[in-house]
Amino acid sequence: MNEQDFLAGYDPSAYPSTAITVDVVALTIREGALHLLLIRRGQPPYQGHWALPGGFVQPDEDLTTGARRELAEETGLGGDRLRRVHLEQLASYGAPDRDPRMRIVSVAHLAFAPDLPDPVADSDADEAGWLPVTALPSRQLAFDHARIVDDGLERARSKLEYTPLATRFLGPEFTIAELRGVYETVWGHPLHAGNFHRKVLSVPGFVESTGGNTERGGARGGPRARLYRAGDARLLHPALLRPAREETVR
Amino acid sequence: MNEQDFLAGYDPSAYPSTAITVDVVALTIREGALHLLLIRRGQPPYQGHWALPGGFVQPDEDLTTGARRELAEETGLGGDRLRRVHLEQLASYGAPDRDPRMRIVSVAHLAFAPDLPDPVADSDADEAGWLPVTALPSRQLAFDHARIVDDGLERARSKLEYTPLATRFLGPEFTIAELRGVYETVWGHPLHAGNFHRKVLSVPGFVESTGGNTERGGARGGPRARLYRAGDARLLHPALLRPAREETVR
DNA sequence: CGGCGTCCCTCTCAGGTTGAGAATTACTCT
DNA sequence: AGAGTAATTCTCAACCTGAGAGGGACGCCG
Repeated sequence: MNEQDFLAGYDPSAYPSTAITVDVVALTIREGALHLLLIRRGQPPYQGHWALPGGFVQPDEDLTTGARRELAEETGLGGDRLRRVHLEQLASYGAPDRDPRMRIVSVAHLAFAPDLPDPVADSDADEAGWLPVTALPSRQLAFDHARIVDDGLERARSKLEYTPLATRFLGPEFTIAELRGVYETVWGHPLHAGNFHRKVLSVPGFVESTGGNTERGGARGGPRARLYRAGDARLLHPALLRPAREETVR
Repeated sequence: MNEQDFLAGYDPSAYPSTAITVDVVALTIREGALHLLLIRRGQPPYQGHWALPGGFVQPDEDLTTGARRELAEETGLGGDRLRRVHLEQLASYGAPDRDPRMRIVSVAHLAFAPDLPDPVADSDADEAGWLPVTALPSRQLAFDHARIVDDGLERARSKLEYTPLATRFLGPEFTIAELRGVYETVWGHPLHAGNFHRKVLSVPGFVESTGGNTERGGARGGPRARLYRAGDARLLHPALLRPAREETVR
């Protein structure tokens, strides 16, 4: 039976109820470490566990709009601050038993944010905060959120290779070294500063010079660095490839 | 309130209910052209228009399971034939007005199939068939399916770069030239035969030799080709890159 | 203020990969 | 048998990458 026939002949409300939620894997970089926005649940199920921010999609809103709204609510941000956050759909999760209450399909989203202030507790008085992804209480994440986080992290690592989205973790102006720091943090290992510099400047549309310099050198010395802003490319050609790892799943 | 009490008193119908469907962008290669599985709708809305195969997710099945079931129903296939089809989640589509009847979120999937027999009309007597993707009646696809197909095609082109999934369009044994044909068909332009050959054999785990040869040379001459089967790599390192096109801003 | 260490930015060089063309050889078709 | 086709291998120049090094600007500490 397909959807058309079903709808033509049956009352939709008679069908077993299914709900749609959006969840957000929101990443940012704080103090050189990758952080994830999590909410501590104040109510069952999984009371006291950390969970991804999210909630039901409103009847009149698109999936991505819903995700952005949830992100705004949980971070307490709005306007310009939120507009600089990159948001994209990640994947949907719909195992029949993933939520003990009822059938819930979650459309997960992935967000890259510049360093944001600590979130404020929402109306349910749930605790919320940015937690470093190393040291995640992985066994204690609610529902299947550990899996969603894993998928989001892998997607983030991959996106940095072929898109300029690393700039979304930074402010409007940044140095090449700061950009390198994003890659090193997300990928989890150091990069060759000279080669990275050469590569970034050689990819058309990745960054463009503002003409300015930092006010000071680095905290421990070094010259003032040139400032750049994000270019207009949507894709990096050629891509920045992650150093080859011994992954080869066999 | 503990979790048991909470679940006992939980009323699912208190939350906005939305229907969930799975749709499948199923691709195959016939006579050197990329084909897409479509169903002609027998009832309104969009009566007479072509639509992606799909339907409601059953209460007890996972999203991907539902997609595989729909694909089996629409192609009339099962067992081994279907097991060789690659199926993955593509994206979810949930604009509030994408279906005129009610709020329906569709979790779209992407399938790569070897050449399959023509589908049989299902119980509703809707027409079904493999249509070449060039010459698609793009304005006549139902709902937002044209958009879903576009996304699926782009994903397919991209997947061929960094995964060995091109082999899923072929039988268990194939020649390098047949594999090159898959790439040329999906990417839409010819590749350098010598370079492709060198590259495929140099990527670890992409293909492995069966030791055999084709029975005959090509239809218009040429030597017998060596036969290969898919290797055990899940990812291609280094990837086969598409020839650089002019910056594609979607 | 002067010395030391840091770090931005550039350069070099060897090794690997790619794109383009071509040679070799084994076939099919007429 | 001859012409044409295509699988496979080679060559070569251009490009890209990883690794190391050096010049020079700058902060910190004594």
